[in-house]
Amino acid sequence: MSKRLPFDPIAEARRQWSTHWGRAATPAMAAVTSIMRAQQILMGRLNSALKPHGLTFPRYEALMILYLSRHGSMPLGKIGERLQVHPTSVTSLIDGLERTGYIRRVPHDEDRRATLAEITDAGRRTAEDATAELNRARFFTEPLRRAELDSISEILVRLRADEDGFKPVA
Amino acid sequence: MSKRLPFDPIAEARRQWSTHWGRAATPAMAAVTSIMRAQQILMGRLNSALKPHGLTFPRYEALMILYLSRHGSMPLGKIGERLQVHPTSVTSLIDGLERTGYIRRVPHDEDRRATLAEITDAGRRTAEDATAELNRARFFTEPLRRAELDSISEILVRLRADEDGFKPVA
DNA sequence: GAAGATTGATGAATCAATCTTT
DNA sequence: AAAGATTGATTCATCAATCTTC
Repeated sequence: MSKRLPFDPIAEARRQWSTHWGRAATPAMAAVTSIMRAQQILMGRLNSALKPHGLTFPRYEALMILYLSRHGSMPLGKIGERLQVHPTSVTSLIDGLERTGYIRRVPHDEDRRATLAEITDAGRRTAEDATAELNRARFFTEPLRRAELDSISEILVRLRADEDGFKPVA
Repeated sequence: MSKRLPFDPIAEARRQWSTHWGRAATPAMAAVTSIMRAQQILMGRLNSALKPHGLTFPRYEALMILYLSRHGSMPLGKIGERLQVHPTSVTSLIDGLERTGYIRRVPHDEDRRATLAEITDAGRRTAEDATAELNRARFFTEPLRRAELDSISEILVRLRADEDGFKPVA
């Protein structure tokens, strides 16, 4: 799939877009397709690195929320809120983490509708090992530099705030 | 799912990361999670807008490659190369577009291993209608400004070039 | 009725294995 | 053997519908 390309497909699309529809929407089209492809690239690199740890990147994110939580456990609904994913996705993520033994489901003792996900000792060890590796590799963002990474975060915070309804810190 | 959040989850993760592992990898972690979430947001907005046209964004991308191609047709393998996706994904994308009648499969007349995807008249009309809408809405990138969109494209071109093996124009 | 979680559906991505043709 | 495409498997995302509990 990742065959060597003779040219930049987004640069080519940009050229055709300008020709057919003028310049107005071309920067938006290019930025959107760039983000889509960047996500795909990063997800592929991260999943490869996490596979030996028995994790995927979405599962790693869920595991880290529990690892960093005050009590090592959290209601499934709250995990979904943090990750901004559908309840169904949380169920599937937690199913996967439970199969590998990194978390276990525990009934909530006040609200019997709710379920808690609780990180296990194996989960803690894996969270630490995987994080050490991702940190060492700078989350596989090469060849981007520190300043470029910060620019990306700064620009995208407004898009996220607009959608997710929080107030950006400034 | 898109419940209003009381705080920025990535700002919170950034704070915790610095505390536990120092600052070295924090910008990379924040940028990666920002890109993941941005992709999810944009994909959601685009899919909603394209649904009345009988399209998803990945199918729209494939359809546009055919619409803008010289002969209105292209071998499946070449489409996959442009999109940088696995052959399996191309088969599934083209299956979907064929079911809606926007493209049809045509046998390649020189190489009998190959299959061409050819855009239909209905496909051309839909490509034009959908593109008019996406252009009007600036690909649903609000609230980002023109300069921010350009920054994103410029920064990510090096990541893509690194992965996809083309030479960035500069 | 609303909230929390699950099941069953579809769509898109990957990989491994297969089949035909070059 | 290599190239082009497909099928079958898994994962993650969505939505709609359901079930229990508040």
